[in-house]
Amino acid sequence: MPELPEVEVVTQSLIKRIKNCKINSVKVYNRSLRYKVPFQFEKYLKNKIIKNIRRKSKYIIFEFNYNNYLILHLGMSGTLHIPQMKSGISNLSFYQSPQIPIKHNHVIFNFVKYKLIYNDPRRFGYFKILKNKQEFDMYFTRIGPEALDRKFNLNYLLNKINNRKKNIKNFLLDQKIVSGIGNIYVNEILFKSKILPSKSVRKLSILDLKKILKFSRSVLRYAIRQGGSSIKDFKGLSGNNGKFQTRFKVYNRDKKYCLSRNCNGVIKKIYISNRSTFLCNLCQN
DNA sequence: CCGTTAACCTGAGAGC
DNA sequence: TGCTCTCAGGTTAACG
Repeated sequence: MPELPEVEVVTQSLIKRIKNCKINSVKVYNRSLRYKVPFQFEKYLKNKIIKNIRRKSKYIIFEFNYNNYLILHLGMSGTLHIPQMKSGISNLSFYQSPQIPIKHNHVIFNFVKYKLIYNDPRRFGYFKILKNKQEFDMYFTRIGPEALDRKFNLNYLLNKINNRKKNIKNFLLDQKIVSGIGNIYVNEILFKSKILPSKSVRKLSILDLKKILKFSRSVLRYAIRQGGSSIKDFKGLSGNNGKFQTRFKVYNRDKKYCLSRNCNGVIKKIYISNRSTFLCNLCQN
């Protein structure tokens, strides 16, 4: 499901609801996620207080005391859900359906007032426990700076490009290079930058790179303000759907008219490394 | 080292 | 209605 904006919306929702709450118990119904849920998982989390929740690229980080962390990656279809409790506390649901989809509820965290449910039909998501600052830092060496970070700048890009011949789309999707951008937003960013997704990074001008930096930030920030994208049934804390999907310029707009002013082009769908790619041949080159 | 592909899963929707 | 096929917001091991 989620790229950086959706994970940010979920994280902000969680902060409002379960920051400073104690995990009374954890129940794992299916340990076969992307990586096996470890055996000590339930025991380890029992009675831990969530001191803070934050996001790093597409990861949600639950922070406990003494530099203990729980990392959650939502994969393609992972969602979190807080069902309505008798106390009258409102629903926190990332589904449009009022019913909780029980079948793929794999992990449930029990708090005093809430249950937090992890649901994931495809099971590409996963949890990871990190027991100290060193493990934490080590873990995140796998990803590059996130797209909203100042470290993602012109010098960094020039260094990373260094004569590679990868196309710009795969380059931006490579989380080791820059993290947080996924298949929706990479299409939108390249459209705004007026650059063809298939273009080799070594052929990009300095101006191109500046546009990529600028629009990476503006598109992601705007998507966050819009509450993320709801392609299927993503919802934030307030129960509102994300609205960014109504702002798509190219994603899922195959055969529709290009929305650029004074452009008579039609959005085309192609495949790059087996992933759908949307572009306007007239605007992007 | 670099770039690409297959694989991990289930469900929704299209086409017949 | 039901079958088969393709595709989906991600990551990464394996390969040439």
